[in-house]
Amino acid sequence: MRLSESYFYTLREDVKDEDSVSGNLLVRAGMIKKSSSGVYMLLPLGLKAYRKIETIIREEMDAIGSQELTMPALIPEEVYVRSGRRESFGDSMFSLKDRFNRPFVLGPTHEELFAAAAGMAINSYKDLPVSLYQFQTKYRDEPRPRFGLIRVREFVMKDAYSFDKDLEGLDHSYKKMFDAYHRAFDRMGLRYVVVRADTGVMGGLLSEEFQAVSEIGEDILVLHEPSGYAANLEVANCIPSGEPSTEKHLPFEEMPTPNAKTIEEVAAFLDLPAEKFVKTLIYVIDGEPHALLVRGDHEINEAKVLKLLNKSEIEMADATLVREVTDAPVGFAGPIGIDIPVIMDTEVSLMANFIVGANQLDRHFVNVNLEDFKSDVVADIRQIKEGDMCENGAGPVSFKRGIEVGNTFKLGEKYARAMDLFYTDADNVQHPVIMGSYGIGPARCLAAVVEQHNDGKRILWPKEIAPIEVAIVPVNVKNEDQVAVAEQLYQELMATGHDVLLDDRNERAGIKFNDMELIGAYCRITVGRTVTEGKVELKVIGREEAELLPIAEAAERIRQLLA
RNA sequence: CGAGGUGUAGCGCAGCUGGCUAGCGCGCCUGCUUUGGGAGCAGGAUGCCGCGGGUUCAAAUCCUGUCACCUCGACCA
Repeated sequence: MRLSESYFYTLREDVKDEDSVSGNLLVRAGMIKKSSSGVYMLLPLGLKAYRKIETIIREEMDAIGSQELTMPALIPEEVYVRSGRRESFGDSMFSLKDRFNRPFVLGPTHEELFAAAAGMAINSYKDLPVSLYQFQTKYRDEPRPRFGLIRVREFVMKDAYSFDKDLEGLDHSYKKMFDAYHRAFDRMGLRYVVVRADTGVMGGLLSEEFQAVSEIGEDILVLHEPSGYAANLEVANCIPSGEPSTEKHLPFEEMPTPNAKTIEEVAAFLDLPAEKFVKTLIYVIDGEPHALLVRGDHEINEAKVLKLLNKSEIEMADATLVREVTDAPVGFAGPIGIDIPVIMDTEVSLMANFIVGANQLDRHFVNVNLEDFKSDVVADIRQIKEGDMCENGAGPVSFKRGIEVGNTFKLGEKYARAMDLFYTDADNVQHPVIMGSYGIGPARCLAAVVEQHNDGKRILWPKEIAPIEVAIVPVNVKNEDQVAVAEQLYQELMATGHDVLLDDRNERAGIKFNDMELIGAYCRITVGRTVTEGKVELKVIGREEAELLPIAEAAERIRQLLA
């Protein structure tokens, strides 16, 4: 790449539009450009880095015998109507009509078509196992695109699917894919953890997520590192913090709490810690109001509630409904005398003489005990807190945030049944094909790598995915000796297939150095005044020291460095 | 979808309560000087002031509609 003849630009200042370090740096480096909300152009230099990630993934997929194919993005809506997912995706699906007014959608994910493709080749147990994958653009109308390439509306996903005849086969396929994912993310230089995750409404058997550790991660990872425990907050179970309270139960009484609605306000008013309170939250679950009880300092885990009740939709009640079911404005709900199902968190069942809302404006009850109201279910429905005991009992958990760069999923047979994907066994009996699905977002990986490898002003690409391996910078392009040496090194390194950039622009050295650092060239050869001594300078960007090399040895030294 | 904000040159922005030929910095072009960490001097180009309608003698500025983008929230395989 000869810069004077290339599409290349950088921005000198931080961009206003980007809310993440990676988004800012990638835009400033001229690698990506926002086209519309959540949709990006991938410019030449960005594409080079992206391709390297794609290549890593493709190599690892091919190595485990998964076969690549490509599915369409434009799909008749009917395909998703039949599987029941047209409804479940709802507004997050882009939909359009053709000239005959037939409804189409832009595919948000491709299980349906993969099942169809699998069905063509799979009839007998002799046809299994099989594994397929693709890199395909997905379209999801996200309500709020964010963080540069991390949450977007149009993105390429590498999605893979395994097809096996039984659970044992699935375990084997899953393990192969899982190991391949480890190798791929390791090669990208990502710091990540694998967490157990929610299997969602699909009813799958196991879901694990590869989470790149990052402060801007949208997922909360619950970890106990010494014992290897790692779970997404959504599925991290809580264990009881102790035995039921042995405190003597007092009769409850009503207490005025003027203008105190939130737990903090009431706690401050009564001068008691939040742990002495029970929060009563009104939720609408599959259309029905429910009262959920958690300790004052705890939060509801909505995913746990759905799983517990085997429901699919949960939403906090609005102010009108709260008033309807509690007879009071928001802030004074309590379990005593309420006429809807009451679900109590396990931790509440250990408490005694606690405080709840009185279902009346500016009133709370104190010294409430379990016998003072009815509850329909007692279960773990809260979010675990940092410092709580890990469910394996090994110690207190800590939190980190993660960017979900990959997901592996044991789907089981449920999905194949829905898709009508069956095979015949040796005894001529039909069985559903056992599926697994596995996804990686390469561009999200790209962003996660930049999030993890930067110093705020420049991208410090890991060697294997740096779009430019060597930047050759002649300091003064009016100096013929420097130009000649730079040109010679450029030719030598190009000949061995390296990604070389020759900065032959008529710019000052400072501009070139800054640009090469911003885009994250892995190393830089400076061809400057030392050419008169027959030497050039080699610097790995991000490291302090530079070394002086004889011109004749430079190319070979760099090949070693990049090997 | 709810609340708030912003649309003015390639980029970042100023343009006050209604008024002159729409400005500044960076970038860009020309020339000279400079050439190892975002150079200096001189000259120059660039605007459907997001879009539509209205008020007015006069609108970037006021009113209205609309679109786009951003922030917070809701939502999210």
